[in-house]
Amino acid sequence: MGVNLKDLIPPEAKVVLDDLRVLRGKIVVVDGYNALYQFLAAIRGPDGSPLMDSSGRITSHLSGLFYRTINLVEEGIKPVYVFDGNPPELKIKELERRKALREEAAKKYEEAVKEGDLEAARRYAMMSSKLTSDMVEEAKRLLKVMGIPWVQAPAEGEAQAAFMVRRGDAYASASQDYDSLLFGSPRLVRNLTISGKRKLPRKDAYVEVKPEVIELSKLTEKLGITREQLIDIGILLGTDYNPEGFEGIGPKTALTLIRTYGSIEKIPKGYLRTREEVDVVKIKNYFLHPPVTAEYKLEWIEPDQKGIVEVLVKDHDFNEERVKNAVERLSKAYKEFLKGRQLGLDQWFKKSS
DNA sequence: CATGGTAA
DNA sequence: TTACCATGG
Repeated sequence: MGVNLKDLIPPEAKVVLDDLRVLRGKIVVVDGYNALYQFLAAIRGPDGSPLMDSSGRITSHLSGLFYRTINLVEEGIKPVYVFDGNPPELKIKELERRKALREEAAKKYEEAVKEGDLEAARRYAMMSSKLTSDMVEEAKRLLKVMGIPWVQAPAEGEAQAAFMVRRGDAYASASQDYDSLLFGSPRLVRNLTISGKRKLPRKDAYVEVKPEVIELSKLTEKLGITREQLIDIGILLGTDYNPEGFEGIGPKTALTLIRTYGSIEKIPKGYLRTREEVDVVKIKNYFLHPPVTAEYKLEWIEPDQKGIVEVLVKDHDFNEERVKNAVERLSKAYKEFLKGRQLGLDQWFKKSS
């Protein structure tokens, strides 16, 4: 689930966007796992069943990825997806915890189906959704034919995204989670979508959700802390590497403690109670020096209509007419915004002289 | 989540 | 236009 910095973000550190035009021409690194997982959880029928092809393979994530990516390109955004590699040792326990939660939800799903409780069934189906490696491979395959670059992270995708933004290879990272800020991403985009309504869980109401950009420098400046101190606050609240956080410490207390004592190590031990031992130094060090790679090439190439039809229509039973319509939109947007604009400045000079 | 049709 | 709703695979 990631670190929850929501209640810590001052309004001044955040820009809410009425539309995505602000991001026109900008490279945005999207956390692939985060995006796919959300599509997988959300794109379902009323009973909770995901979209599937005739072989019974889930396609919800492909549908979401396909249409959302086209929308981004139509806004003139240059998306690049990053995918998780091997999880760090520090995360293993959290992954096991999530697995247990999924299995629990799967049981409750069966019960809800038996009782005919559709609403509960849908909820538990969402909670039990599992993104498999096959699903990720199909997503990469789709991006390839769409001409959209993706990067395989050695470990955490959020860390890789932060690295790419820090180097200036991209403008912002995009995820619903705040982790990339702890990994040092200078800019985080949340709610990166154009269709701005989201259903409130357990309620029959909808809220407007607008894209927002959080700037790391403004965040730390407004809070009067350093990035390392922000990491400390994250650890106090709970991260994927210590999901429970520290007992009785919420955003307010965390900020006060760090402002008062300077670092998590200097906080008197009496304040810091946990059920299990937490290696604070190790976690902090991971956020500061995660495994990342500079071996990537960001290129947006002409969408391959035949390839896209092959993946979506032939292999996964998407409607051919719908897919072709969407590819048409993609090609048009590609020509308008992306074509011929991926050359570096020096190459551009060579080309024109 | 996103599209596409229909109704206002 | 905009809002709603059923459907997508």
